[in-house]
Amino acid sequence: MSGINKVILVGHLGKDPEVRHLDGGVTVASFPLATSETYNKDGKRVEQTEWHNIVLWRGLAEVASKYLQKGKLVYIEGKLRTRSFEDKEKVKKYVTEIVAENFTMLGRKSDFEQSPSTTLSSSQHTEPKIDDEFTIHPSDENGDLPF
Amino acid sequence: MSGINKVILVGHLGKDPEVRHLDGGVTVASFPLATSETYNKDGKRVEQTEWHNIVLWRGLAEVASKYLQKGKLVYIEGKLRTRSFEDKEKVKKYVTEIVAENFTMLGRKSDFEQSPSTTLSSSQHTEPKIDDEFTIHPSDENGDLPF
Amino acid sequence: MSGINKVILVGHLGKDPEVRHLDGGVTVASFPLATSETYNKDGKRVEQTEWHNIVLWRGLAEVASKYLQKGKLVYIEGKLRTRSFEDKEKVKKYVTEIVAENFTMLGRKSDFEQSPSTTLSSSQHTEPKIDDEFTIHPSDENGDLPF
Amino acid sequence: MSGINKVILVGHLGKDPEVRHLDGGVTVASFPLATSETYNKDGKRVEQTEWHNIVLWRGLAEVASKYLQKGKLVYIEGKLRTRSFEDKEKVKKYVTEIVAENFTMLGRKSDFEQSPSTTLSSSQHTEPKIDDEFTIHPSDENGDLPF
DNA sequence: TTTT
DNA sequence: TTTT
Repeated sequence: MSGINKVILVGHLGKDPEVRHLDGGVTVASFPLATSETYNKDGKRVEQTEWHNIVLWRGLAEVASKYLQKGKLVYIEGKLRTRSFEDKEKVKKYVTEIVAENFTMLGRKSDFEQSPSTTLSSSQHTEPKIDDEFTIHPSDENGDLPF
Repeated sequence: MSGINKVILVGHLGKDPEVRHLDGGVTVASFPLATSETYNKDGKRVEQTEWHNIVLWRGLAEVASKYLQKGKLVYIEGKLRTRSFEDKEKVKKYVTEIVAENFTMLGRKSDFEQSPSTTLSSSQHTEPKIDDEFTIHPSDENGDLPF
Repeated sequence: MSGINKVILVGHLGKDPEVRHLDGGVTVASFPLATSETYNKDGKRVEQTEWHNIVLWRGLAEVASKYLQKGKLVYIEGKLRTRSFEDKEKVKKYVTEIVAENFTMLGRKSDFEQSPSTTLSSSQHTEPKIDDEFTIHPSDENGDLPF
Repeated sequence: MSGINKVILVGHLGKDPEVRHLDGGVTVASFPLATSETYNKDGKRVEQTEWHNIVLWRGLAEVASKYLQKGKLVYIEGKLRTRSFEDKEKVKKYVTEIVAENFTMLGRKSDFEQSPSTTLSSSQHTEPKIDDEFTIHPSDENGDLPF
């Protein structure tokens, strides 16, 4: 049966997006995103940071690589996906990622100098242009990702 | 800085909740949840299922263990948390879980015979009673979970 | 600056979808959706129902009119929009609606006899077919709706 | 049956919060929130702003009145509620509001000088303190609001 | 006007 | 390991 698998994050990029071009010309970008939570433990302020593996495909990857950098604040919507892979010692490992479906840059305009403030979506039509609405359409999000 | 770390799932339990009582009397429940997505590939219908590790603490764990069973359809809201642990061979491993903050049972009443249809929350006050609003208050969600 | 405007509902249709064809051939569907909440007041079980005006455009409207009926349980994702209009006495009024961006039918298969269980989206490509993934692409969601 | 009624907004306050103290000592705060969306129409950049009526109760109202001001960027999670009321001419009118369940201040620290960056929730325990985790517990969100 |  |  159908179900819902939705993730909503607001956090800062831990690194610049890393871009790869797969065989067949598909672009994939990925970066770590930090979401922090502050709470009080025994009278002391404690900050707990959670790191998320964000993956973006095709047009969305291209826009991300252009406009997102380490430190930027971003809203990301996507879905959870757990993949298995073999490390260098041929040991099977699992990693859970957030496959982004759209993102919106938050924070002050000056933080995104070259870009308009806008929402980027993985499922729309026009090609990205500077100073325009970025609307992207990836047709295949099921390719294998070699990392 | 603060951030948002939110997960919204609707899916079916793959197993009955597994309940543990930690030292100090804290109750923890966990179960796998499946969210399925159906799409069309080369004219053929393909179903892709994603499995999520759901973890519930304290009162929420107790209500879950009472009312949720394998196969039930449930709405779950929570946050992502990636933990490291050592397996039997002392190899460090990582697992990403969804720490539930509240859940709502979906589907028909007969699917939850002994229970009222209701939303369960990890941050409210009264103790759960049958045929009543289930409102739970966990005071510590930062305990270590030995599994 | 950019922002986020997102609504997530799970509820039952209060009526069959009402479909309109605007000048220019645009299809619009709408229906009321009930989300109920049960709580305890002075020892008595109280149910509070909230009614939402759901609006769907173009392909999404067409799929909704085909597969959704009064009483069905559905997950809806969309955005809030408040419109003004004049009633018969020429008094200006406001109404807040949820413009659906995608929906997923929940509940048992038999509840959606003629349809596969699937997610319908307002921003994808193929045309809807029975027993296929329903993927819709509306290009204009800013038309005026005369009701 | 149970349902889900959830709203997620990221936007800027249009005004400072307006605070009222109801009979019985209940505090209510409200403010308009703008969420803007930018899209391209006929080659021109168009910005569309949606205004939302945000309502906060009790402790959450008090924290909001202390830390939120006109222009601030905030993440708000809540639920939709449509109320009827009579205007001065005794005409029955309807208004749809977002009853906040928690909020998180976004943007740079300097935007919230006197406050720590943190998430405020309508369903937790400790009283708000400066430089502490703000956790609030309202026990009644069903009071009538005279505005 | 839904559902349990 | 769920569900359809």
